[in-house]
Amino acid sequence: MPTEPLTPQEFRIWHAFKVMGDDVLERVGRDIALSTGLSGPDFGVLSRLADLGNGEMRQQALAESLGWDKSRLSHHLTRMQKKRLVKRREADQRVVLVVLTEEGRAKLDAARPVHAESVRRNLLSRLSNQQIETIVRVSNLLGEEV
Amino acid sequence: MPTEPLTPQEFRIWHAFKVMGDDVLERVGRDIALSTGLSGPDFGVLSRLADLGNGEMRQQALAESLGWDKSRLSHHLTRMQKKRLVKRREADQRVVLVVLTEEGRAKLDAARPVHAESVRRNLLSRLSNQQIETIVRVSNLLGEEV
DNA sequence: CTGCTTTGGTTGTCATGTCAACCACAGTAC
DNA sequence: GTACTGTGGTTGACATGACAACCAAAGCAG
Repeated sequence: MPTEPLTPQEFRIWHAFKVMGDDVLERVGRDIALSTGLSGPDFGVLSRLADLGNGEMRQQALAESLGWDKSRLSHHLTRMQKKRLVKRREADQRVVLVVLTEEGRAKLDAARPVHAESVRRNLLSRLSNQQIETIVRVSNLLGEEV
Repeated sequence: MPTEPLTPQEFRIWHAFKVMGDDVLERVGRDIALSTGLSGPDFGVLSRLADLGNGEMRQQALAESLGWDKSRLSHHLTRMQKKRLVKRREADQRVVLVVLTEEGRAKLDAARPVHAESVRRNLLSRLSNQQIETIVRVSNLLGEEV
């Protein structure tokens, strides 16, 4: 039995789903970048470091909390190191600690209120509680293995 | 009045929203790639070409239908040309026609049912009608200008 | 006609992501 | 001990994407 092509209706759903996050992410990212020069991913890394590790975390733990693979994080930390947002320090052999620098901390502090305001303006305030609840439920649902 | 940082609850919503599409897009992309070697963006370009232009479109029209800027499309077409999925043909001076090749058409035909099945398995069949309706509504809502 | 703006496209550069190969150490099996 | 396996991380190559500078043709104002 051949698979039927997607109906126009199905295609519209697929397309809506695909592009849903794009505009919001772009707007929030732009707000952060304009005010502090941090990119979205930079801000994500710095917040985790500060909130979960008090400014200092093992690379692997950081990667897991971001949902990134180790290679992606390694590359990104190299770029962030060049911008002096983080340092790497060897704990023992094998384990590397990622550490917030002064400059990283300062930019994070500057970016936080901008981020919060932007997320509220571009996302939270535009959705009903019902819609937000559905988003969270669907996100968790689809993140699970099949 | 300083902006309050996001509450943990708000942060969870933001994070759920940010990652919502990632797994699904990745799975569908992987299914297409495994069966035909096409990437997600490749498939998008080929489908538009076939559906909207009957295998032949002006670059600018193609870019608009994809929501891409001209530079992005130009770069991507160069890569697709190298894989012999499309050709470029000058219409008059200035205007370039993008044309499906035999190979592009064949791979598109092979990918279509895989794509349809994967979208249904990874997205449509996992959500209730209520949830789907909310997704579409939210996607349209957030795509609008502020 | 000359000059200005718009349109259609290319190109270079850089940030971001993915994938596979690799290395070093640690733990466990034997 | 040696071999196998798992964990933590780096690296290189390449695809993707954003942005700005550039170029040539077309349209239009004067």
